[in-house]
Amino acid sequence: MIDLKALRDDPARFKDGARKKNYDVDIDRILELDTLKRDLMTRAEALRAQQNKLAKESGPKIGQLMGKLKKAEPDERAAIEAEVESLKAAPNKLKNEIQVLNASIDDIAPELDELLMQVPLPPDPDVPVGASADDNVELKRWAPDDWDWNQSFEQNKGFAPKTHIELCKDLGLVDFPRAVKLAGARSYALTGDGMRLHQAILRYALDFMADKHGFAPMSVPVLVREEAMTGTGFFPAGREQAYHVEETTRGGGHDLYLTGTGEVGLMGLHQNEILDEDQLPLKYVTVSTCFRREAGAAGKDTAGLYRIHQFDKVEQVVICRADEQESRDWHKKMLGYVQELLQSLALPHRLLQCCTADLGVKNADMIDVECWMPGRGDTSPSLSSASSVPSEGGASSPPTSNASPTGAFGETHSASRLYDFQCRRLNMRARKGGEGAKGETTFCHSLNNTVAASPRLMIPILEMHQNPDGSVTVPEVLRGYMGGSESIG
RNA sequence: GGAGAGGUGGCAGAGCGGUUGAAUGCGCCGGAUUCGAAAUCCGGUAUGGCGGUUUCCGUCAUCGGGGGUUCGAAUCCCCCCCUCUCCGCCA
Repeated sequence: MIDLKALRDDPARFKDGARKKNYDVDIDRILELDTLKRDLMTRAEALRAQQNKLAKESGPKIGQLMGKLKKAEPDERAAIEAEVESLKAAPNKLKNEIQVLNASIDDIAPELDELLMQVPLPPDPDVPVGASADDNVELKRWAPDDWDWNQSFEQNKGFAPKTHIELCKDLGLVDFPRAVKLAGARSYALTGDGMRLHQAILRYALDFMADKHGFAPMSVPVLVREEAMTGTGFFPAGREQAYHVEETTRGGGHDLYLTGTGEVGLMGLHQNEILDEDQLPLKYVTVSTCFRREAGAAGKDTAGLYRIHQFDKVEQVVICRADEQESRDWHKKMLGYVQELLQSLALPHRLLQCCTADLGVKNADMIDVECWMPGRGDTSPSLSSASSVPSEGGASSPPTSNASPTGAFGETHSASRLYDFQCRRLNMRARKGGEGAKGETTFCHSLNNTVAASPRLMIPILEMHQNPDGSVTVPEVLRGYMGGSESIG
């Protein structure tokens, strides 16, 4: 939610922001409704003030008269009743006028609220303006010393890579067919070392943030109320992405939603709270199962572990003081942690500055991290087919052509800077001394970033660390979480 | 799942149709007293919206949330949410 006052003061800024983000919101209509609503409110309140004043004067009199009426002789009753009616007349008239005004307010309020929810947070001025994700800008790349970006996987490593799908099949890490039988498309079952690797990644990432960077480890609900989805900014725009759990037997108001990220649970924790400014920033890390309907992604990345309905994610969230510089500093730090983590896993990756069109409603700035995935991208004739090792099963590639994929970047992380957009919706404020203290409250700033999403992160780990013999070397930092195993297969 | 009790200011806790935004106590802040402290006494002590002559003033709303009855609602009615107790079930 944006600040309505800010919108009144500088509508051009919000119009410009919406345009850059490709959002179509009628801001002039908002201003029109807002003016109208305030005018109606002012008038209704003035009448209400009169009514309150009258009630204080005539109220006790009516009370006395009503008492009198009970004990009154029949011949006195008519006079008393008439007096009561005359006392009621003025406030009654006011009441009717107020009701008319309130009805008008009720008429326009829903439209205003709905429109207001749709106004995106303007992107920061330093975010590149773009029309689509194609206009995102690469900021930097990192790769281990033995990786040359100008060469293919095969040239770098001396053998043609298998895709993670082939590796999973050959090494018995994932059972796709049975999972699909049980749960439908985009499902998977992790088996054996696949499950171990998955858990190792999650636990390593959690410990990395908690022990090394002082984030408080949390476990939070993944089944939440609509309020939490709206508050965190995932509703109404992303409603079709979320699984809706109907509680038919309990009746209305009980329905719940499965969260698509731990961010919802972490941010929702402090909904409607006044935090102690001195206790900020709050730094949380959680590991949670994430549920996504992937509506609108039909036909995209249908095979493998890339785009799935259910996965686990270690997520970091920071709630800090409402200070732009502090927000910007945290954004950098949170990205830094991820780079450090990916370096420790020896995964080549790049930082991608998302352009305005790719930001979504709630972000002022968003930087994605993409890992190199040798098994993605177009398949092209193998550059040196002679040296390629045939897969043991032989089912991974057509026997007649030695095609191997070119490799491509695949998104593994996304770091968002939201300023007070989310905290405004969540009604999360801060002041010195917290809840009981005095003084001004301000909406906090919030930021979030992936630490590790698995199984997706298993893709670059498996593909980058595969060996000519079909085995996969386990990155050193994960070995302690896999009973010391140095390799899979 | 069944039965019952209850949600009031930072906390405890009254009020259960009429100058009640809310008694009283605790806490907190300021002052007096004191060499200082304790004790005591005095005063203050919610949030949000709107407007203004914008360190302040006016006004409206808020007693779990929403709706209703009424000239008037913390108080009566309806729906919802939450908490507690007992029973049942259960990892």
